[in-house]
Amino acid sequence: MTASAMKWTTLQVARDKRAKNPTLNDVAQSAGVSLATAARVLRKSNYPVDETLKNKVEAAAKLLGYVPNMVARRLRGGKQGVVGLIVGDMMDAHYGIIAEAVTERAESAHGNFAIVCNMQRDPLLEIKYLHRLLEYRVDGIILAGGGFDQWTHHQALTEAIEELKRTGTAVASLMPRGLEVPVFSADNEAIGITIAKFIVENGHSKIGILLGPARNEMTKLRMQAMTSHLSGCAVDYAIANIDSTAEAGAIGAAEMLARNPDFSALICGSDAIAFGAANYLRAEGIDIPGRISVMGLGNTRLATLCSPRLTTVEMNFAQAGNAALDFILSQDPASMQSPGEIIPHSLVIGDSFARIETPAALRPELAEPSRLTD
Amino acid sequence: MTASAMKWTTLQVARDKRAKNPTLNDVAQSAGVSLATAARVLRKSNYPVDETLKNKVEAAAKLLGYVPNMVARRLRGGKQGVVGLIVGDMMDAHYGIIAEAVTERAESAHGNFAIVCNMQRDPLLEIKYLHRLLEYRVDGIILAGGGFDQWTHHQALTEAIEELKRTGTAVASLMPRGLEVPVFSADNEAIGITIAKFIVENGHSKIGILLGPARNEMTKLRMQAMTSHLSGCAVDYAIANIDSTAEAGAIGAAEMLARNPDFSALICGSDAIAFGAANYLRAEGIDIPGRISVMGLGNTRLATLCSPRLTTVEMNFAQAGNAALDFILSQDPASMQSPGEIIPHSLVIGDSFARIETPAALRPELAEPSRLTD
DNA sequence: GCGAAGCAAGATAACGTTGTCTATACTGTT
DNA sequence: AACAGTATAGACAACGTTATCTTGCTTCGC
Repeated sequence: MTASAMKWTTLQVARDKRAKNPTLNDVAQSAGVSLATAARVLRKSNYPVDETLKNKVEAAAKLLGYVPNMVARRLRGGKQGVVGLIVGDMMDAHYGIIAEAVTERAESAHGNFAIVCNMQRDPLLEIKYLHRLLEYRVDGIILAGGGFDQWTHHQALTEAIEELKRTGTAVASLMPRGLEVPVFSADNEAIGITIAKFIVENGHSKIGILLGPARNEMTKLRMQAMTSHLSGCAVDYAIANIDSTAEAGAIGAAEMLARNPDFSALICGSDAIAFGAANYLRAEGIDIPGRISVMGLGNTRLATLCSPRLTTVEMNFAQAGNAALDFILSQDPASMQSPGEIIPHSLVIGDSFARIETPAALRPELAEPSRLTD
Repeated sequence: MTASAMKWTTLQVARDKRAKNPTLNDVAQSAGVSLATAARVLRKSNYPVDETLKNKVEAAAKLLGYVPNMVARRLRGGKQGVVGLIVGDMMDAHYGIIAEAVTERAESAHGNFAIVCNMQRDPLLEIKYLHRLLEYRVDGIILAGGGFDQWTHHQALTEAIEELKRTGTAVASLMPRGLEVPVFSADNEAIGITIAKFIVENGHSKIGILLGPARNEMTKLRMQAMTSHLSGCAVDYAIANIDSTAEAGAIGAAEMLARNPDFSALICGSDAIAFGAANYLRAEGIDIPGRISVMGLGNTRLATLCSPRLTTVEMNFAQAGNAALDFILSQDPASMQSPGEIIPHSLVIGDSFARIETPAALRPELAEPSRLTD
């Protein structure tokens, strides 16, 4: 008999003796007690059960290999703590951080799991997933799909959200989306100002800015705050909105350099952009940060992989995701409202950014050290 | 009234008029038909229903905003096509490819979703997730958690798998795990040979090899085949087993260079290792591929992000994941066996690898062009 | 020693579906 | 015109739980 034949045989056997999972009723009968008693024992209810019966039930459950059926439990009654998480793009480290944090916390803190839905940057797919999650009657949904094209089909999105909320599904968002749901997010305007201040206070007066798509709400908020602050300082800056990818970052850096050859700092709207830009600049033989300082945003894995390591901004998306999850799962029906929560951000100092000395006349007053956290 | 106050008011209203989701019974009553008829219409059964009633039911469903309850449907009867996917490390591009492919196909081809469970390289967490997925009575589970420490708690893992199979849950693996489940995977021995052949046929005779942990089954298979082939050729090689990360790759490259200063090709067990190694070598001023050729494995995002772009091996994990998913969801109970499937791999030519000219005496015969795919 | 009170175990009704079984009305045939 | 045969609608049980209600028994106070 060949090893292969043996394997098939084993599988055959496994199939033939297929037995349905034992039910609570089976356990009760096997233990010689009523269904209710078995349920009380195995559900760890605080309803008192005689110790003898309790032991019998537990023995029977173990013997039969009883595994509670969450589907039935769920149909019957209360929330089991299943949440849906819709992310914009699984392969993007930005969302990866969120997915990892939320699934981890769902597991460890709430003993459950989050259903991760990858909307692949497609607004229609986001809506499709919302409907599907509604069909499965999840207890709550975390929207982490903002960050790009978020106004197409916005009406349909709003309606889907309303339907969910109306029927008792808690919804929260990790990005400002223009929806009537609590938002757990960093303060994007403050981030813009933090970055602008940091650049200016370090003496840079000619600045290139490569941001993500302008139709993205977060980008817009950051950009407005950033430019508004920069305009108040004696600095030149040029802005371009590009895709938030390394490839686009490289091209953007090249164009920025061609049009604006003497900028000394490059602000990037994401670590991906910064990574691509830094790669391009390095390949051109430009010293980072000696000749040009580069800043990323997000403190993703790319910030570490980049050489030199990126100076960037940590937005604590993991923390935001956890806060949203706790909000959703701690729902007592009485307090469905939450104003959301502003998660603090912080500068992460890498090796891609250097202070530059400028004539005192151009330098803004540095009365106090820059605040690294807002 | 401030904008903020308005917002709270709106939420308040939404909470107060909270209405349970309408049930099929509600629809039936509203349409003035029986429950069974409503079910037949909305389930698109092939049981004939009068056109008038059909329209009435559909109108009522639309009016009430009926959304079918998958939990009930699932409890009642058949499979709904929910699969669990256990990945080793969500943030690792390697598993990201799998997660993205499987969730995408579950959505588009099967109209459903995969529950992605991130085991975080922890064998115990893998088992925990298996139990939880069993509790939720998923229709099938895809194991994509191999690739590192896979022998600790192997007994418990085997038992969990057996229990799943016994109760009718289809299980498949994307890596050889030493389990009695069908494996959908590239042929790791063939990969080892493909790489070894490629290196030798391109004239390299001093070779450094940085592989992942030796306790990993896939690594072991590749390594054995690779070294067995290399030993047959007139080449020198040195092997080190390190963690499969960019950081370890950088350190590994440094040590390899220190001990073995004249190797001309560096074979890496993953793109992450290759990325770190290439970064280190470049920083040391070593020309890639002029002085040293570097090869990755996996064709992940890192291969593209690396400069120069990595020459690597595509293992088609996405294809493997899809095959596993189709196997699981196409289950008619009669054919629960499958021997699994070998997914073809292929060389991906980047810019990190160069041919080297060696004395004819040392060169093996190149009677036929190298086969790029196995 | 008897009624009230308490306590633990069992019976039962949902939860929202779907498959099967039954009932009814209508068609067609001799 | 009566009967078989075929449509189509409705009734109902079951999926595996849990919460509530009922029941039977013990115990306590007077």
